[in-house]
Amino acid sequence: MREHDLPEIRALELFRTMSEESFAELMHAAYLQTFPTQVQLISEGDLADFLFILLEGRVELLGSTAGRETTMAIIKPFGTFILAAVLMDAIHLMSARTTEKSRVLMIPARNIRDLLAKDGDFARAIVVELSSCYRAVVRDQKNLKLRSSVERLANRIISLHNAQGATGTVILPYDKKTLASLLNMTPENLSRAFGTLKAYGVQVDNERICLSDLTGLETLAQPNRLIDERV
Amino acid sequence: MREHDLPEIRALELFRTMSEESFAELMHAAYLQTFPTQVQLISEGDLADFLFILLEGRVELLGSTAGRETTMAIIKPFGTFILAAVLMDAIHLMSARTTEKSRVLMIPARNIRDLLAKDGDFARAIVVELSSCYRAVVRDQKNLKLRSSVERLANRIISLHNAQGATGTVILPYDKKTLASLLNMTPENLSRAFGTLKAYGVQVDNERICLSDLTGLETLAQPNRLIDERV
DNA sequence: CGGTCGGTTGAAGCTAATCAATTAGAGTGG
DNA sequence: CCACTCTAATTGATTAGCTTCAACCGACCG
Repeated sequence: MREHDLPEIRALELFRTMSEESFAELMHAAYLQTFPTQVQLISEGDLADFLFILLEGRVELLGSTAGRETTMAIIKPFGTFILAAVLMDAIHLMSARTTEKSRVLMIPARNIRDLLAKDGDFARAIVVELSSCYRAVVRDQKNLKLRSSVERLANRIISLHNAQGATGTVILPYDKKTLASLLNMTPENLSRAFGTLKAYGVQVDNERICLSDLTGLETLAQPNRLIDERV
Repeated sequence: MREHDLPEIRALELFRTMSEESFAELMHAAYLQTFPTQVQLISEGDLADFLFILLEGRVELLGSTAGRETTMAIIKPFGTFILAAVLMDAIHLMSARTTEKSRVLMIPARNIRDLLAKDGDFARAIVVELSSCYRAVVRDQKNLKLRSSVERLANRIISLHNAQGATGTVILPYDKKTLASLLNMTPENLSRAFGTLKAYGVQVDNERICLSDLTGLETLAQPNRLIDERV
């Protein structure tokens, strides 16, 4: 543990409300690790030994079955992952892999569960974190079930555009292969979907996207705050 | 509140560990209502005023956007719903509608949040409930993204078969239209998928399904405990 | 008895996946 | 520096999966 990171971790929703001693205890047990890119941090089906908190870099959560694989989510700093499995002392439903060099805080599951048992404030903080994770997956599920792939792409572009300050330009925060998997498309299909969106003022140049007809794009996408907004 | 129901409610994971007085307080504030079938209990986008606990009957959770609608889940007794929205004092991401005459316990969101703030044990119980809801949605998401519709149907049949005692016969617990929506299929597509499964020993007679080649069906379905088992 | 609803079937069309080929760029090593 | 390889991304051709529209059947209901 480098002292330097403590304030940032302390500021996370999950740890903000806990007592000074509880926090110190957790941090004492925690490991801070730096991993290169493309390292498998977690494998589906393994027991949850650690709660992970991403401090720097990027981590992909993956689901797989029958030889197929899909990207379930992309974790950015300072996101936590694998919280539910840790709390339930259960096996991982997803794998996790770094997609960049990443700095990760690993807190032994044991310590999380012990603290949960004795610190009510921590339990409440976890309730908030879990609730918002849960709602995020529900939104994602609605997105998947109710929209075509072109619509999913259009809405994702609009979301990114808003998140990046609505300047008319969007920078894709991940490569197109990953974006395709996130949106449940093949890379070929994504490429063609971008082609379809040209007619709606979407110009793609590598990871840079320019939007020249936002209202047209929104008419196609029909963004919905119950799906697309992080509320 | 009928006295008669109290022990069953008390036995729920969510309430089992709380103090006698806290429980009494909650129940005092709660309403027990009986609704006919096809009643809209909750509308997407409304604020979460109550936590719902289904005591009897059946409730469908629905998501919608742009005039489309999909079944997100079916709640059976004694399931809770809308917990995350209540906890976060947020708007509903899903609608809820009875599909049978149903008896529902409604606890004001206010009381839930108050109790969460002062009762650590209740917070812990909620953590468990939320974690398992969360993991259920993740499983469902993997199911959707990684399997074709015939595979989803085959696995659903196998799951139901196991849940009903693996007797070689399965009774569909909901009508086919609903099953189709749950599996993200059209009713026509579901009907054809049943046709496809005939070759795997699946005989359908209304809501009764007979399985004569379970191993064949499982070879097709490739059930996966990280998707299909309620762990 | 006509009407409605759930379910099935057929035909046609659309969406998306697959397979194959090509290009462009990044990284490697002689 | 230039071949060489590797990978991401795109494009075309084809096929598979799924939806849509339409017709139809049978059960249930007023």
